[in-house]
Amino acid sequence: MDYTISSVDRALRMLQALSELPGSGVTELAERTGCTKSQTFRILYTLEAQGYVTKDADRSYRLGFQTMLLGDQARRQSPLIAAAEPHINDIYERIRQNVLLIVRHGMRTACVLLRASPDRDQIYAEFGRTGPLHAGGGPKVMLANAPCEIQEAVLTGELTRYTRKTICDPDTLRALLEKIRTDGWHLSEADLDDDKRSVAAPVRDASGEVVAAISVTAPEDYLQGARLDETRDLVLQTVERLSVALGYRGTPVVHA
Amino acid sequence: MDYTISSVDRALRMLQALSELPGSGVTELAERTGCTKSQTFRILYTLEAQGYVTKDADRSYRLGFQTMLLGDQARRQSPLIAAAEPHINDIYERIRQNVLLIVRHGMRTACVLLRASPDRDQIYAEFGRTGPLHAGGGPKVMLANAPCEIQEAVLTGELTRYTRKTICDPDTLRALLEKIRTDGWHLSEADLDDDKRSVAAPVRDASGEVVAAISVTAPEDYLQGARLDETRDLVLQTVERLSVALGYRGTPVVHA
DNA sequence: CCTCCGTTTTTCATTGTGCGAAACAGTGTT
DNA sequence: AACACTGTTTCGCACAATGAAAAACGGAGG
Repeated sequence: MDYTISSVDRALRMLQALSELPGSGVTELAERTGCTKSQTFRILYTLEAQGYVTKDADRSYRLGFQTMLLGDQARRQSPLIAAAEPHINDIYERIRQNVLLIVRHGMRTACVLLRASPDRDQIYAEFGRTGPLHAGGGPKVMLANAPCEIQEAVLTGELTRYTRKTICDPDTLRALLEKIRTDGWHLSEADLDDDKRSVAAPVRDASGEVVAAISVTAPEDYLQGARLDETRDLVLQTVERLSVALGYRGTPVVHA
Repeated sequence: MDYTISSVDRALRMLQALSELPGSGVTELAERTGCTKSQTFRILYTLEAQGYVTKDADRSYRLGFQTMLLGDQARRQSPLIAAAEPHINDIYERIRQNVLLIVRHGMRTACVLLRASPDRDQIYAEFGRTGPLHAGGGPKVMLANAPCEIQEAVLTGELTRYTRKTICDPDTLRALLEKIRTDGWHLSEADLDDDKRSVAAPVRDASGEVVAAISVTAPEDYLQGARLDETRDLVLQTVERLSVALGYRGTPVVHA
């Protein structure tokens, strides 16, 4: 049964639209969301009254401070993030490369925790940004362990090319996902960011389900030979410990 | 005229309630928000469908990743934060003490940007947390420059005591606010955190309205003598530069 | 300064959506 | 096994939300 309250649903989509098109006005947002102008106006009015959106002098709208504060609360409330933070810091202190905690959010990945390398190497992932499921170390680990419907949807959908090495062939990708599930870790090579490699492994919770991935993303010449092995071992030890901290008892759930 | 959509309004209050009472269930949230159980259930259902809230195995609700991601977008969209970040970093690099950017949000303050001192001294403010308007350096600067109705509401409302030195007398506070407006800066002494002082000054935007405060919060023995003067000058220079960057043309708006 | 055009705000009658109340189905507690 | 408690489901009614269209506003250009 569907208990969705349509006006609330629209309001949430409005926030989403606003996060993608900041600085737009009533008409533009109405078109974007498919709401009528009256609906749009009233939704924005309601959101503004509580500070979730802000109206500029030129009547363009942006997300407001309330949205930001709520987001910060959400971050604090996440048991996953709280549990992962020290582990992510540990890895970072040892190798001083980009360390990411990634979750799947619908058909995208989101980086929910990031310790960035000080050289500020440009990497695709950014704090709180979403990315694809089919490219990158963490993303492919999440995809390999996602419910079958999600995997199928991605494999049959468009596989956007990010670099020369992005895997855009469904069959190759399908085989790789199988390998990732078997190996329990994955090394991705410049398929999302040029000249970058990622070592990633899955984090499981008490139910055995994969809830996140930890990934170390570094220049290609760093993740090689002995350092690659060390990094892989470090990541594997860490996901193991973190999973246990989340209540995992060694009974993985495997999809597809 | 009031164009509020009541169901959307309730949904937003639900998110707010959830940020205050994470891990509660339908009944508890219904009581907290004053919504009926059906309303509460349906609102949570709608919020969950889009990932704004998450239902745990024990049917308790928490804010979800979508809320977090939206909050991160909101932070990126804020021209104030974007403009302030380098300035806050500058101050931090020079003095290595807590540097805060504070805004007023209704009857509270919120810390929207924070460079914390590495000694991890416990201070009241935390990233994305709200605080009172009548105690603390940044907060009092915001209160002094808030619309009269807000000032009156705070002065006639309860002035919570945080430390021995918190100013709880309305008349003393009123006089101090007047002084803060005249001086254009403020030194608060252990009225929110024991053994801590704050030097704070207001940031204005193109309209001349005070939109934020920059505050340096440090141990009492740091903010003394010559160092106090230096810090005050540094903060004053910085708010001046930031205000100009925001379009301020030297025409302050003064309330009360 | 005035005019025009696009956008936002307001109004109002109609209708379909969201609502309350109460029954039902789980969960775990005594 | 019975209970107490929370969460889920149903249903008809009322009024909140809606669409359409008019009014007000504001900025651009002459």
